[in-house]
Amino acid sequence: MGLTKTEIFTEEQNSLAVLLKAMAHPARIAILQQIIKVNACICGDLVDELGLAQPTISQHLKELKNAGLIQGTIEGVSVCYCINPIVWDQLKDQLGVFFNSYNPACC
Amino acid sequence: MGLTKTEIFTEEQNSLAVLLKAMAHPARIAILQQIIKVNACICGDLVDELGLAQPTISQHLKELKNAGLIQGTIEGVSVCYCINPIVWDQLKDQLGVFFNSYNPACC
DNA sequence: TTAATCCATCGTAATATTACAATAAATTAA
DNA sequence: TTAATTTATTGTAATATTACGATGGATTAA
Repeated sequence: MGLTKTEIFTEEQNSLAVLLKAMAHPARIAILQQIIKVNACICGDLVDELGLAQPTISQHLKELKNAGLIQGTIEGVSVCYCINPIVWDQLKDQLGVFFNSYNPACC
Repeated sequence: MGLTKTEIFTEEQNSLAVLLKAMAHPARIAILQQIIKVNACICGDLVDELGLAQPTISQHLKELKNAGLIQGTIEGVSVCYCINPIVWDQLKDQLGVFFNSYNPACC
């Protein structure tokens, strides 16, 4: 096995899981924080900032990009990675609804 | 490799990643939603509700419990799983801060 | 006690993830 | 053109995840 049974879950559950999974790694959290901090970021800076090899950073950036959380635009020799505001706000709202749907009562 | 370099990240980045990872699966999202919906839940109900085998549900419940998101109390023959309000609110606040730290400006 | 019920654990196969060296591709500088 | 710079891709080893059959442990019912 080792294969998530996507077909038995709702579209919403699957897409939320994809976005959360993209964020669920300390390196990718650090990357997002850094992009937010400098408000436009370049891969080389991340390699210096974090303690990971360049191919590893590039791979993490690719995963964040595939999930739609960030977008990259070529800027001469380097690439400028930024937050995708649409996806970011959608996820923020979706998580807000999710976390607020819990009303402590039992246990 | 295949081993996350935990030591190069902050405590906050690592713990947030652990909680997000616990949530980052459609089955576990569905489990949390179901627990919230019925406001106190039992594993057997989940096996009927979701389309996964009992050991698989049990394994997912264990991961949610290990992350601290839920807690289980024995209730006769069955086990009552509930949201852990402390961890839930902590994560909600942490995510709130994270998502609100982004101020759309560039790109 | 015996049977039934509920959940956890073990073992395992299939697949995914993480990290990095080596290398390629693309752009700019000389 | 050649060299330098920056990022992407490929290949690969180590480890983690997902799912489930089989089985075990604990509690309740007969």
